[in-house]
This record gives sequence, structure tokens and C-alpha cells, in this order.
Amino acid sequence: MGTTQLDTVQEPKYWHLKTVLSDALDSEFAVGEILPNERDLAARFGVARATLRQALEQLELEGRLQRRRGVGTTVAPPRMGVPVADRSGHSWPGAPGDAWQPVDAVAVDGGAVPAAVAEALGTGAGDSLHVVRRTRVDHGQPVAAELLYVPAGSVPGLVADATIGPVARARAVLHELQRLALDGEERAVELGSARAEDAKQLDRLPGAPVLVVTTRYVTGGRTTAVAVSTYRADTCRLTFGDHDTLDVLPG
Amino acid sequence: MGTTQLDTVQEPKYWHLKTVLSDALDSEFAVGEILPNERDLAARFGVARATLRQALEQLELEGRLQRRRGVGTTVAPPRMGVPVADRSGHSWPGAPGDAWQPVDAVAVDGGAVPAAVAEALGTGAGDSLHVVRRTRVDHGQPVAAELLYVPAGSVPGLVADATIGPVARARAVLHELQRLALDGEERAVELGSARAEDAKQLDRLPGAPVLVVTTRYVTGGRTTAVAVSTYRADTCRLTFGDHDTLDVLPG
DNA sequence: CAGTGGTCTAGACCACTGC
DNA sequence: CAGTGGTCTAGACCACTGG
Repeated sequence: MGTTQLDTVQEPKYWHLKTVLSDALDSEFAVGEILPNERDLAARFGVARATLRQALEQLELEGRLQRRRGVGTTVAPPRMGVPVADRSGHSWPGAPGDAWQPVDAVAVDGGAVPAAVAEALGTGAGDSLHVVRRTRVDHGQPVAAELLYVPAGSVPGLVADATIGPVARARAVLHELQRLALDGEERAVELGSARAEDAKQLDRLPGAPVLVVTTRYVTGGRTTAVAVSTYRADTCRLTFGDHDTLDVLPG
Repeated sequence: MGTTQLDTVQEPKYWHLKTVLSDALDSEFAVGEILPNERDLAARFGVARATLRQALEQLELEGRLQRRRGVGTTVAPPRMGVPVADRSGHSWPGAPGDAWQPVDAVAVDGGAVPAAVAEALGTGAGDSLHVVRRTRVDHGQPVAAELLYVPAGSVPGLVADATIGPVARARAVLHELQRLALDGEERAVELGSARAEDAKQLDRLPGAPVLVVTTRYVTGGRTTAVAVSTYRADTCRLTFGDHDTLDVLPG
């Protein structure tokens, strides 16, 4: 008869391991509980530590685990729903009630902004822009960092007061935006990896997966401002709409 | 004087490598061009292959590279903008002009659907649901796979004809949906990893990063259907709004 | 068939956390 | 300080693609 085994598919070890661990998380561990360390887990499953880590990486990507250097691996709570836009969705950043906190603002030259932002705004080298940094904290932990690009021409009423602090400057730019009409917002979501600067704000390591939301604010057919917001992909579920009730992940 | 070097941060090798490669991609390679193989690249940069691969993984995650087993690593084109919802956004799946192709449909028991879907729909074991599989192809390549869950109670007019084929059954379910009123849609976007089944449809390996879009279709305050769509995270930029012009990634 | 990327190993050292 | 996860190495073998 020869070999009766049907090894047709040849599942990778780390993939099978991930499944086993995932089931174990569901049945044998509580949220926040700390797992055995990687060396012990690898030994227990009879695999190399690198293979075990490949499985853990997957589970962390799916938001099931949280790993912290020097501490350990813990079971993550379900992802939090983070409202990005409600259907009405017509309000400037900094409008009353938005979830963001201004950090600071600096004036930069048009040549120093990402190419795609410059293209959207129609700016180039020689133009002056305000860059407002903002941060977002939900349920007590930082979930997103943002860079808001506002061409100086979009906020002509802004007084150039060099004596005020960086936070006040950020507030001033946001305040000026509210005076403008807003015809609409246009968003795009894509996967990215955290830059060193963002990573620090988000309390993650550089390169951590993030959801990058790019928002174009449109007035009279022209783009008045562009926001690039990076959300922690491991802990956030971005919601579009009014409600906030639905968590699904079939992986 | 001792050590004058300011190694304050200690950048990981793979991170630095990623930066170098990213710059090289911008300046020295054209879209579609094939890179040297991993062993050569690793040798050229004086690192182990595993380290080189860690850098390549990052770049693939950011949509800069495309790797295919047995073929090689190529420079990826910019991510394509994939419209997920326009602002009007009030139409059932299967409405004329939508980008999806029905694959098949099966009837399942309420106990066999993901817990989160069951919760949203208010179904449980014993209830009957239609599950419609759909696929989405943009610019000539598959970008997304979808499972659409429709409680049998939502489409009472559906004739139970066992003689028709699976594709026709999918079309029939979609056709019945159009007869219902639709008050609104509610979406959530999160990061996931491709299940084996999805991976095959998307022409990727299992575990590949995907953007999971969960859509609740609401009629009269009740959820009439739930769609779980998984988009290739490496090649797609999900757009919300009417236009489709803006690509940004600051990583 | 040769060449590619994908998986896996066993071991080492480093950076960070908390006691 | 001991213990954790993060990085890195050198090598092996496998699965897949294309000529």
C-alpha cells in the first residue's frame, strides 16, 4: 500500500502552531494574563524559538497578543473601535468634540513635505506650510499620531506671533481652520509601518504595523489641508459610521 | 577623549538596511524590475539572509516590493486606490455597477458563522443563513475576497430551488436584497491575516496581511446583512469618498 | 533541471524591564 | 541583578517556478 498518509498540503509548522495557540488563548487564558516565555513555549512545542516567534508575530498582528520587551507576552483585549468618520463627516480637525490633542506646530518649506501630500495640496518648494502634530488617546492609551499639513495660504488670518509657544501655535492654526467653509472630506486607508517618531508616540517599536489614514479636506474643489494619521494596527479597529458596535476578524 | 561616536540609538541592522534599500528602489530601479536574489543581496550588504529578509518583509508590507516563490523579488507599482464606499454609500451588494463578482452561495446554520457576525445579525444556532462568496478584481488582478452573510429571514422571497447551480444561487440572494429598503451602512477596517481559503483567491500565501472591512447593512434599525471583505494589504489603498486621487505613505 | 523565495534550526548576544 | 523579548548568524532543507 505504501504511504497511506495524505500530507497533501504540508502546513508550515508556524501556521499550525498559530492555530493551536489561538485556540489555547480562547479557552485557557484570560485577557491580560501573561504567557510562558518564548524559550519555554518553544521547548514545550518542540520547535526552535524563531519558529515560535513567527507564530506569535502573526497573533500579535491579529491583535490577539501584546509583547513587551523585558516584561513578557500577554493576552490582548479585543480591539477597540476607533471612530474615524461619522456619516455626516463634515468638520475640520480641531472642531469642538474631536478626539485629538494638539502637540505643536512648526512652519516648514513646501519642499520638506512628502511628495504625495505636496501633490494633493498643489504646493512645492518655496511655499510655506504649517505642520500641526496631534495625538489621539482613547480608553487611556495612545492610539494614533497625526501630521496635519496646512498651506499658509489656507489660513491667511493667522497672525505670525513668534513669542507664543508651540502648543499655542498649533491651537491657532486649528482655530483659523474653523473659519473656512468645508465642502467635504476624502479618506484613504492603507497599511504602513511606524516611523521612529510615530513609534515613540504610540509606545511601539519602529516598524510596527500601522493603519495610515490620509484625509483630504476640500473647499471649493481645492484641497485646503491634508492630514496623515497613523493608528496602531494591533489595537485599533477603525470605524466609519455613527455606531461603534461590531467586532469581526475571521483570521 | 574616549569614544567620540554617538551610537545613542543603536539602529537595528534590518531597519537601516530597509532605509538603504528603499532609497535604492526610488533611485535605481523601475517598477516591475527584478532585484538580485536574497542570497546575493545578503552577501552584498554583509548580513545574514534572515536579516536581509526582515528588511524585505517590511518593504513588502509597505507595498514597495512583491515577492514570488520560484520567481524572484520585483519592484511593486504604487498601491491602487480601491473605492470601498462613496459618500452616498447607500446601496446593497450586487447593485448594478458594483465591482464584485458572485462566486457561489451556500446555506449554513447560525452556529457555523463567526461569533461577531452572529452577534451583529442577532442569529444563533438553529437559524439559517445564506453565505454568498464574492470576489473583486481591479486593474486585472484579484484584490479582495468577501463573505456576505444574509439571514434567511432577510430574504423571505427567495425560492428554494435546489436544481440551480451555486453561482445562480448567489445571484438570486443578491437579487432579493435589492428589493429591501436600505437605511445605511456601517463599516469597520482592521488588520488581519489571510485565511488559507482567502489566500488562494488573492494569490498570496496564507497569513499574508489583509485589510478586513466589515460592513453592516442596516434596515429599520436592524442589521439585515453583514459583509466581511478581505483586501490585499500590500497592493490596496482603500478609499472612502468620491474621488480616487491621493497616495501617501510617510513610512 | 537550476534557481528562487519560504521554512526551520541551534545558538549567541543585546536592550529593556522590574525587583 | 535575573528574566524577558528583540536582533543576528550560518547553515540546511523544502516548495515552487520556469525553461
